[in-house]
Amino acid sequence: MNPISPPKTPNELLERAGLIAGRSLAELAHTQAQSVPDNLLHAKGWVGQLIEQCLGASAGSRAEPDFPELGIELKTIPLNANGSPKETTYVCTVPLNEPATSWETCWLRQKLNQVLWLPIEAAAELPVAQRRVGSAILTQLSREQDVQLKQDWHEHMELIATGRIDEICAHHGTYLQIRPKAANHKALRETTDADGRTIKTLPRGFYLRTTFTADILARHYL
Amino acid sequence: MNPISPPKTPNELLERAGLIAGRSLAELAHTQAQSVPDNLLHAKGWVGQLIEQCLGASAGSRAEPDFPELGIELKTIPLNANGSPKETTYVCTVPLNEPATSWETCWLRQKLNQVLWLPIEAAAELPVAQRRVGSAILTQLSREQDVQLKQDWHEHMELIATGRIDEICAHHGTYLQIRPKAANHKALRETTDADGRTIKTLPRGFYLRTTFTADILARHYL
DNA sequence: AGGGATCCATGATTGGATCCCA
DNA sequence: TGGGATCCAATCATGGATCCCT
Repeated sequence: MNPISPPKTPNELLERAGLIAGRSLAELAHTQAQSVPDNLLHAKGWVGQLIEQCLGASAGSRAEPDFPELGIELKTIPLNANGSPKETTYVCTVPLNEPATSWETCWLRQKLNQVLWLPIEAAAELPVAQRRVGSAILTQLSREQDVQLKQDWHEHMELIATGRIDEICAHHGTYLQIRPKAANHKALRETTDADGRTIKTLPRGFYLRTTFTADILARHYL
Repeated sequence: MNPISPPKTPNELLERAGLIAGRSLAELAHTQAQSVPDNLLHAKGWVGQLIEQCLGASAGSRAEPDFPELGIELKTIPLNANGSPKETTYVCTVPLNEPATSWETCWLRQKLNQVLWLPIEAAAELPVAQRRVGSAILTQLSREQDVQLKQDWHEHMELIATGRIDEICAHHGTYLQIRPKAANHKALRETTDADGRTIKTLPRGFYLRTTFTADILARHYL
């Protein structure tokens, strides 16, 4: 299949999202000449990448939102049988050995500034092929959310900047947590500890807690 | 031991509570010439009744608060290792076959109108004898709590009044739930179903969810 | 290695069942 | 039976571990 060209306007993106709303993953996979995996154990990112293709996101880009011309990031939200987010949402990797940035200019905030959220049915008992796409929600980070995330981010970055990254566990952060993001727990990266020594640590990522994404859904469907 | 006379004023009650704050159940049991059970499996109400004796509550009374002269009810709150309520709090039995009452006059609200809450250490790994009594909290039902409970109570009573009590399960109610309150699940009482037929149903009780009591503790220690 | 994420063992919660006393 | 409650099996939630693609 030919890759679909990027949408030129937010409205065009929303129109495309409207066209896939309510359709099953089997239907969408067919339009992309793809087969549907029986389960996601060995295809964890499959749904997200399928949706990217359907909407014309520029795949594999780095240091750019999924729709660079629009400054819009795409995030799928897997829903449990109850219609609530089933998983936390990965945002980006945690910078190590990087020069300090401010909240206002950090990559995390840029990614979350404008997001097209796409809820996807994901109850364990529902076969992957039968799962349907919900209706998309285009958001801009609200003042309140900005403050909430800024606070968590600062606490995390303070620990990282002082070489105490290994003290961070997933319990930290009200809305934004830091968790491993690696091939496995033996995949190590170098960084600097509190005494200035080079140590190896697990690569981490920033994740939005389900309470945060649940709130986005709730506000929209209110 | 002589039973202690009822406190004559709220201040006297609070003074007595102050005297037992920080003391272990072993110490308190000793003052009442009681032995401490190794565990509460066969003595589930033991702690509550011990505290009643220590404070001079008129035991075994019906249709009256624990301290009738003061209009004050006594409730112990078992705390887990984290200092949060470990269990829901039983309030009173659910009326069956009773004439309808209003929220303003119902027995539940009268009991909760003024309560002396007594937190008690109750982490599973802490031997009963070593558990200590916390500092007492005397509360009046706030406007907000009154509204919260009224709403739950009305929903419950509506189902009961229309003979649909067997549809009520512990998931109902934001702050106030209804659960079995019986010797065992074979203990049945008669009531009337939606079609006016006499049926047998489990006796039930009203229970406050731990979120409700946790909030009381939080407000006090704020 | 960064971007797309879910898996799943283990801990926390819960609510139906149960226990003693007067 | 009403009042004093806790027990504990089953379910839910969580967060450390892991997987594919480019």
